[in-house]
This record gives sequence, C-alpha cells and structure tokens, in this order.
Amino acid sequence: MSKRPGGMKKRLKRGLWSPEEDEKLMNHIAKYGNGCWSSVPKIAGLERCGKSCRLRWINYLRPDLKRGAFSQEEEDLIIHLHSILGNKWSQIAAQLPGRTDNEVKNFWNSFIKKKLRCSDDGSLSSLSGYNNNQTADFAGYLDADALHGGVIPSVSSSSTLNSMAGVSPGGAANTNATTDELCCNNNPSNSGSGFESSTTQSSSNHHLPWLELGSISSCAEDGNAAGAGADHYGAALDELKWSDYVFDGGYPQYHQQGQCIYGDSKAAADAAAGQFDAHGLGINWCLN
DNA sequence: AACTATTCCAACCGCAACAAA
DNA sequence: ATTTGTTGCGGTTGGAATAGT
Repeated sequence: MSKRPGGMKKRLKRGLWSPEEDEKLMNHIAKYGNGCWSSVPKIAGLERCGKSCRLRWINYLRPDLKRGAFSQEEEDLIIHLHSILGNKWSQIAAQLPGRTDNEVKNFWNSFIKKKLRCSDDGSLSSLSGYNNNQTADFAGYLDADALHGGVIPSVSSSSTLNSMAGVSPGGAANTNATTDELCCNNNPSNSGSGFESSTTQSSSNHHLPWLELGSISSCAEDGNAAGAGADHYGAALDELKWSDYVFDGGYPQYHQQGQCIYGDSKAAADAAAGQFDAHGLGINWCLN
C-alpha cells in the first residue's frame, strides 16, 4: 500500500516519543490542524509514520485528554457500557470525555486480570456477565432500556455525552454498597489480594446501580456472592434508565476534574483546541 | 541491596472500511 | 468497477515502573 516515492526506504523511528518529537507534532497540529496524517511526518519533520503521529496525538497529546486514574464513575460506566457494547472501545471511550479507546482498553484488560485473580480457580466463569453471549446481552439490554422508556445510548449523539457526564458524583452517591464493600476489600487497608478499585480513588462513595454486577460480586469474600451477583446484574440493569442521567447537570463536574497534560499551559491548549473535534468531543476539557 | 515477578501503559501491527483517483 | 491511499479500530506486545521476596 504505502509505497515510498522513488522506492527509497527511509528508516522510520519507532518506540517511545521524545519531548522534541512531541513538540514538533504539537506545533504542526497547532499550525495546520490534524487533517492528513500521511503528510504530517514530512511537513513536521518527524521520522515517524503518519499512523504513529495520529496515535500519538489521539492517545497522548490531545489537549482535551484527561490524564490520571479513572474515577469511580468512569470505572462504573465502562463496566456498564462493556456489558452492552462488548469490546467496542472507541464507542465506550466516546462516552467518556477525555479518555481514549486505548486507555479504556488498557483499563479493561487490567480489570479483567484483577477479576481473574479474584476468582478462586482463575477460570473465566466469573466473567460470564460481561464476555459471554454479548450479542444476546446487547439485544436484551436495549430492549430493557426501551421498555423503561430510557434513552438508548447512541455513540455519536451529543445527548450521550451529557448522559455520561450526568453520572455525577452527587447523583450516584446514595447507593449504599460500594465496590470495595462488594469486592474482597472489606479490609480498608486493601492489603489482601484481589480486586482493588481504581488505584487512587478507592475512598470514593460514588456508585451506581450496576455496580452490583455478578463478576464484581464474585470477588467478595463471601463465596455465595458470585451466584447472587448474576441475578443482581439483571436487576441492576432493570433499575437503570439512561434518561436518569441525561441533562443532569453533571457535565461541570467532569469539566472541573479534567486534567491536562500541559497543566496550565494555556498556550498549548489554545493552539490545538478548536482545531479538532476528535471522537465527537467538541469540548476542550483543559481550558479552565 | 539485589533479584524476580507482576502490573500498567504507550506504541505497534494487521485488518477493514471508506474515499479518491 | 477497480485500484490505490488513508483513516480508524481492536488485538497484541515491549518495556518501564512497581511490588514482592
């Protein structure tokens, strides 16, 4: 496909990006936008393929990226969306402002590993609520949503952004059981093996109905929890109405929590913001 | 302190879909 | 209609960081 003019094979650099390369790419996008990636390396003076440049921008340099650990709300939403969408990381990430598909995917993979460690025999059985029969689950959950008159999440719709953002800490804080309580984390110090909720916000009490999912419960020290959890899952979904989270005023919270890798470097943010609308996110999470 | 194992994340790869020629 | 080039996505890997012994 990608033949080089003149047949000259230019050795492209691979591996981690240096700060200088990042700067070149940032400068290029600030100047020209992120239109044609194949031409970016040449114009920007980078010895990378366009694909690599694009990935670097999307996964790391975008000014709207929210760095750091996933919040409890994000974690919960990923779990829920994955139960609906399966491994559609880009679609899941689209519901998480400031997060990339790669980030979500990595989170999920480590999450799965934790689940496996939690299960006694290391089998996948405890994951049945998520990975098995996804097609059937998908249809079933959509139907459930429809029956409840809820808003079926559409990946591209702006309302889903709002709905996601509407999962506000305040709105969800009333759920009694926390992930930690459900998941082998009865010891506050979390010194035991097994599931840890997100590494940095374990003290959060912000939880949602779908937390009481089977596989999560399977981590509980109580051996009966796994079986009960499967039932919980369906029940929790019955409780869920997307419309409950739409236009809930949750957006500002995410806005405030948003972090920018460039910190207060408004110049960098200004330079790139407004030139892209990656993943349908027209919001610059950095500018604040 | 040194070594080993594990975890996490950034980046790469291959493929499919789409657009332009 | 076909070919060629580009973009986007999901799976996988490599290696740095961290934890454990």
